[in-house]
Amino acid sequence: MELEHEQIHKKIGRSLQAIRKARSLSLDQVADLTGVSKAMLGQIERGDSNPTISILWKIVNGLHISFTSLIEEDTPQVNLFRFKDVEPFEEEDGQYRAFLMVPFDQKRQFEIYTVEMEEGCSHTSEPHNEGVEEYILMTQGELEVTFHQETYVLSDGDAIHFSADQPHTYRNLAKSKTMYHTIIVYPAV
Amino acid sequence: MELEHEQIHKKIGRSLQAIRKARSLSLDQVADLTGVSKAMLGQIERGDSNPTISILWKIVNGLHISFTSLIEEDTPQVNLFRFKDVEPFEEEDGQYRAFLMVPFDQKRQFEIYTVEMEEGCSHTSEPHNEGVEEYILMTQGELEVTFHQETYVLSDGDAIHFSADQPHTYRNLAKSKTMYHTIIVYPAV
DNA sequence: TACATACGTGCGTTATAATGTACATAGTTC
DNA sequence: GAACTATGTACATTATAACGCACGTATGTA
Repeated sequence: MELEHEQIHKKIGRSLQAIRKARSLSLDQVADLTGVSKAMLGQIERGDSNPTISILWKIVNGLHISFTSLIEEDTPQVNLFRFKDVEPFEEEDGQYRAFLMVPFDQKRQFEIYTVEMEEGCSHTSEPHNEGVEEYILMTQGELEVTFHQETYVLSDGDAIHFSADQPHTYRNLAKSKTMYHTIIVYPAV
Repeated sequence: MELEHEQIHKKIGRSLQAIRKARSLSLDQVADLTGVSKAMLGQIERGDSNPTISILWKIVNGLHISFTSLIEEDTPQVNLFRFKDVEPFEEEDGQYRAFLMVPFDQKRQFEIYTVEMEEGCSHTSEPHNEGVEEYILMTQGELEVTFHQETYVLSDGDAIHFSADQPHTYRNLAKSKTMYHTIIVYPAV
């Protein structure tokens, strides 16, 4: 998010006004729906006031919208990522290679790697911060994932989802290279 | 969200304290990271104060977390998805097959498909709702994506990201089956 | 035309958000 | 033991959030 943190209340004001006008509601009507005073709603929309979380709570509940719809910008565009242009992170003497295909971005809240593991390779991942989750999408090969003393074997096309804030281990069970896509989702960051 | 609107600031206080303790940070350290006073952080954690959006913005940016992580409950678990157990959606006389590997979920805000396209297959996707975005991760083959009168050719391992609220067309350029993972991300509404 | 209503803004008042500082408590070191 | 440091809480102060009400403007109706 490129927005300076001092200005978030102005962004929220603009978003709130856009939503209100999209629904052809007056400040009075929104006041009735949300239980927030008309005068305060006007202040918020003009960016003249910095609302507390309880006021915003009333607004999102009254209007049936989400916090993110008040915060996020709209930036459609195309981003192309070339596998051959990406340098991998290598571990296990180069037997484990992680290519960061889609980097983390505040708006996105996740990042995507392509991972390659050579035959016999095993790799333990340190626990991520609390709330981080991981999705693995198998591309080729056979992968064993150990999580919470449980072992899961994934074949071509399989997928798995688990909390990545605990230690977990990957092992290539195939007689050749195993590949998969891994999506690391951060708690709404 | 089942929380009474009078209590949202108390829920946020509990979440903030849980995150702080999970990271073994003191109030002083969080104050340094976020630029919010130690005294205010204490008030927030104890539910003694109802913070403004600007204060919460400083906190989420300083700690690299999100609003939703301050509001939502935490339900970690493992979900395993087997390719062979998934029935595809078929189009283009069965030449285009989409397997829903990870279904949409309110908490998740995205869904994941594995798509297979036979040689010569072409497929136009209807525009999704405004704000929907799509990520394509190539598994095998060669895919042409047309978006906004622009054409992008993706090879093994490549990836692309674009707004899916406009019409877009996929075409398999390979002399055999092309496969890719597609992640459809919905705006939090 | 006058009048009524809708709408958004300005203003004064009250409660409280946010801060810096002091303090109490606990733990560590000499 | 004393001295020091870390930590969270209490308190006084200042700025402002949030409200109810009044007002100016625009629109519609008799």
